[in-house]
Amino acid sequence: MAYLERTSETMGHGPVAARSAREVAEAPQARTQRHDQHHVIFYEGDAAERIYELQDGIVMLYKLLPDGRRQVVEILTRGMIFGTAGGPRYDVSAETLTPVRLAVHERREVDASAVLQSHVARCLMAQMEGLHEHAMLLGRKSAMERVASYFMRMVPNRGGEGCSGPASDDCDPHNLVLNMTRQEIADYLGLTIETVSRVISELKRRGVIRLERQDRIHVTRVCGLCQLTGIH
Amino acid sequence: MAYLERTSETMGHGPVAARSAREVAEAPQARTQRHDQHHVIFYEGDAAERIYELQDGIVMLYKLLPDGRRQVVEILTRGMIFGTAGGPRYDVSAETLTPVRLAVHERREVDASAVLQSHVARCLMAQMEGLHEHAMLLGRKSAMERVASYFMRMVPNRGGEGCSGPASDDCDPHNLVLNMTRQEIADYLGLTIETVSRVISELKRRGVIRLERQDRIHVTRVCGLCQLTGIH
DNA sequence: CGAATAATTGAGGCCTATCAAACCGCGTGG
DNA sequence: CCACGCGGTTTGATAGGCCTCAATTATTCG
Repeated sequence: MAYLERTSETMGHGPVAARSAREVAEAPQARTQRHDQHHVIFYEGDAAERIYELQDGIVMLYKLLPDGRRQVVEILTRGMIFGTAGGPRYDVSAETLTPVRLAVHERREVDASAVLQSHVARCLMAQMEGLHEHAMLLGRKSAMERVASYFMRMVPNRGGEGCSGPASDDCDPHNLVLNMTRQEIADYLGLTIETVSRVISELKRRGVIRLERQDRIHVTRVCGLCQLTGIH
Repeated sequence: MAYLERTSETMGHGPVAARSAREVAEAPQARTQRHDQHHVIFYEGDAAERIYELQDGIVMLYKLLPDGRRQVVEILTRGMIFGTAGGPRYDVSAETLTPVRLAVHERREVDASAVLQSHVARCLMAQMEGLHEHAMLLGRKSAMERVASYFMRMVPNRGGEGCSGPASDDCDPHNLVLNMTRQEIADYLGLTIETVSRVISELKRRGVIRLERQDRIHVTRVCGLCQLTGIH
């Protein structure tokens, strides 16, 4: 595949100067990259030479089957890490959903730095929980539960323990911006575009949400939505 | 996130060269545990005080919904790590599928050791690829493709690049031991017990596999099975 | 303002879940 | 030794949820 050429180097400063292990360990210097919306950072199958930390914006990771089926496996937000690989090649493609700012580390730089590896370990431990949660969603939840869970993900202080309970049905309403098309949402939730659309319409009909715009949702009844996620 | 503060503590020991998994597993601090089959190592919600490395045997990680729906999110084999947590509590339950031998590390021990964190980082990077693959399976594959993928997982040197291709339909046959009940398989693949059973029967009917026993499968046509995974 | 793209809605069918019954392997005990 | 019971598995009949295909409507952008 000729993917490598396409990997755009917006900050093309050329090869990083060699440094001693000591310098790297004490002051790992990350390059910074910026990208527009809908930019592919790397493709599945590319040589895994860099690890990225998302400083700002949203990135999605996805996999494709030969017949075109797509699964979005992770939605990344500020502070999360991607581009990690067990082998020599990326197992997913990475694409921006918004303009982003990235910290970029060469793979060998990470391999040589205990600080970076420690940071990577902590991030991955946290992100792995998200993947577990998502497996539950994909394997065991209904379409309604998936969409409700997806929306609740974006409500701050969601459900956890501090959930005031199902008593008052309209705890403070909340606005959210999706930053994803229906197709991307569908590919994330393991559904079709039509099913996502139908579920959203049903939520409107029930008075749980209101659409300000196609990608801007006003949650009128947060608790009502939370009840639909399947976790209660 | 309070991860960063903790990172600094790890530097007390200075930069450390990468070591083999074997060395790390045998680090002086590591206790060893043994458990029988069907033993729960920890439950979802327990305080996350230890990190485990599987030295021998098979462990499954699963999550439950309040109504009893279960999703097995990971099947772990020798060398893999579990018990990592982003927060103070485990997000999954861990149960043995066979007798196991474990290396056990106290959480604070890992937080204080650059060597351990480096090892954890490497393992998690590899394991994350498995989770991505599984998300694709759960979100986008048919029941037949799921079961075929599940079986192929256990065939050594499976599919990768060295797949001899669809030409010869009976490349060397192979035996596999499931170590899982139909219920566990179903919960892993996001299906019901009945669907798993029906698919297995269909594979028998097509002459792709033969059942030596309920949990011992002889794959008569490896390539034929591989064709059914959806990755070709 | 109108074309192109994205989203919604509708009709129908398929795949998998559900409910139910039969089957099997296996250990127990009469 | 074999009937018995039990858990797990298989098979069958049916239903339902989501997908597919198609048409309509909404939104975006030149």
